[in-house]
Amino acid sequence: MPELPEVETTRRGIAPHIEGQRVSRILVRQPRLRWPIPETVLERLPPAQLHRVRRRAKYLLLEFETGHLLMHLGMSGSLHIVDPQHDAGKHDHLDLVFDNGQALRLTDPRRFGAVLWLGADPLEHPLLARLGPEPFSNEFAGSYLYRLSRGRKLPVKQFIMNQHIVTGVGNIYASEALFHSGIRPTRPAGKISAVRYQHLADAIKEVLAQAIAQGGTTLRDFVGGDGKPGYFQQQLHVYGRTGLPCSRCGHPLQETRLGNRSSVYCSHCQR
DNA sequence: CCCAAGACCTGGCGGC
DNA sequence: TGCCGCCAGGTCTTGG
Repeated sequence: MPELPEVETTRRGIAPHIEGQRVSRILVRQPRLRWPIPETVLERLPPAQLHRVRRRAKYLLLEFETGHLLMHLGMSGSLHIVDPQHDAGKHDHLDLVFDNGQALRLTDPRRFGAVLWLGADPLEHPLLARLGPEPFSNEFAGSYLYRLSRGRKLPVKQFIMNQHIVTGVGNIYASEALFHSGIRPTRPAGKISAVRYQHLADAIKEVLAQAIAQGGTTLRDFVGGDGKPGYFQQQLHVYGRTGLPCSRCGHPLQETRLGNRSSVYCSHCQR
């Protein structure tokens, strides 16, 4: 579910319900996520006021007066505002219960997500310190991609999915941005011209912005923190469309595997 | 540093 | 129905 647009949609959905509220209690039903939820979360958090919910890359940072709670949704995680009395399901691993009677509930069937306590300077944590620029920042541009890609042989799709190069781009939006910029996902990153990287950077910004505007992409049962589904799925041109005709030229879309991820593209429009 | 492969998990689906 | 293999939105770790 969660690439940058889904994480941002989640952030916008949950923030109004919990910003300014005080956590009164934490319920950990299943601590075994990607890493065990540390005891310090239980010890340090309640009672603490949540100032705001931020996002860096695909991470959410809950900024408390006492430090920062980092959350990552992995492949299958989601966050919802619930009545804490509401029965927890099998994959509801964590509740942050707030004074206003609502709870933030983390659901994550595959448990690739993470919940960590970061303390005072979250951006210096090893998981965040070396991340690439946010895609909507000025630093992220075609010239930046061009410069960092010189001499690199790996396929451009894997290059732009590397969070140390640019953050927030996952399998769906990498596939879509490459389609919109006419670049074949298998092309070695170091063999793409500066002008084509400008098109690619623009396409990444555009596809992510459009997806956020639509509330993300709904796959399986993803809904944002406000319970509304995402509608970007209706605008996918290649992802999940192997064998269907290209929306631009009509040729059947091809599929290959890169870095063990399925990669769909049009062999006619993407070179 | 660069890159490929493996690892971590559960659930849904198609095929037999 | 049941079992089996494969697939799924991520990313850290390991090893060459």
